[in-house]
Amino acid sequence: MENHSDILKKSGLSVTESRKKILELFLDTEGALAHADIEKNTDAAFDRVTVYRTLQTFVEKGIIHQIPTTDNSVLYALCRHNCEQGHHHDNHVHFICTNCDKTFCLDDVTVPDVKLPQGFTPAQAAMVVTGLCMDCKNA
Amino acid sequence: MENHSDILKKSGLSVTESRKKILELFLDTEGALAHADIEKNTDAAFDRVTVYRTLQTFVEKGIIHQIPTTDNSVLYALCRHNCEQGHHHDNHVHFICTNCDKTFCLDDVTVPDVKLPQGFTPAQAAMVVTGLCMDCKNA
DNA sequence: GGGATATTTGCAATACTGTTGCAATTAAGG
DNA sequence: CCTTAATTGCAACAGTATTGCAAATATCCC
Repeated sequence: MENHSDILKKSGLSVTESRKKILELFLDTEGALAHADIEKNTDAAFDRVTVYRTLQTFVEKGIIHQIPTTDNSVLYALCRHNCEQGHHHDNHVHFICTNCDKTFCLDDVTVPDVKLPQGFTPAQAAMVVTGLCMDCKNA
Repeated sequence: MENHSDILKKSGLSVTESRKKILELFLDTEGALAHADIEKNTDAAFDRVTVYRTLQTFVEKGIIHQIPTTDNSVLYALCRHNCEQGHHHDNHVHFICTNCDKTFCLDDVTVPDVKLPQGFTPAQAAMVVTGLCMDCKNA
């Protein structure tokens, strides 16, 4: 069983208040978080700049990953199943509900391979599906 | 053979200088364009607000489509193959080169279907592949 | 534990991005 | 050509992101 500090240490990061708090927030949140969500949920205890830098660091260290969107925002999410192994995979499909705007990491749905035209060398693939989540569908 | 004005008229839009110019820019550009690119390439002849509104209108009318990114920007691209038919399809895969940052619409590569977990109802799917394009691979 | 060092944080300033209301301009249609 | 409706530009504003630098703090080694 890992706690915040262990995850940070394993990534070679200093254990600081902001990092612990922000990481905790990710661990407690089911869906993905935007920068603004993090500021709100930490009661603005940390400077905006610190949040930006923390997110950037976490992405670099493979603790969280980014989810592309078409609304000029970036969502960040922790890879539950794989992070524990220190082996980062974020090649799963993301689902964004058009009704409640929640984002889901479909950890069990991997992004399918596609055949690219001659000359293109793929490194990573991201897939975002939009639609209705179970809660909104039944509402 | 269609020109700018025809495309605009077909979409039920007034033919104005800004719309003609911005549409022309899309027709002349191989990759995708961000808002900032458009401002640059039109020599800031139009107000920022006009560019925003024009892009929004084009998206609504199905003349261009948005491409999700993870860098807090939205890219816009014209769907070459399908727009001519007034029938909008943007379910193709996008490729972003990590070296030159150019974006390619792989019109012939359709986004594969994925099986979602119970409860999720998909409406649309987007896929973005990053890696090296042919020019950068050979450089 | 204490102190030196390297990292991290917060602040200030700045730049970029996106939105809204309103008046002036321009396109469309008769 | 003239009226009407749509579009544009301006101004103001709000939100988002970045950088440099000094102060604070975590780490490491003794």
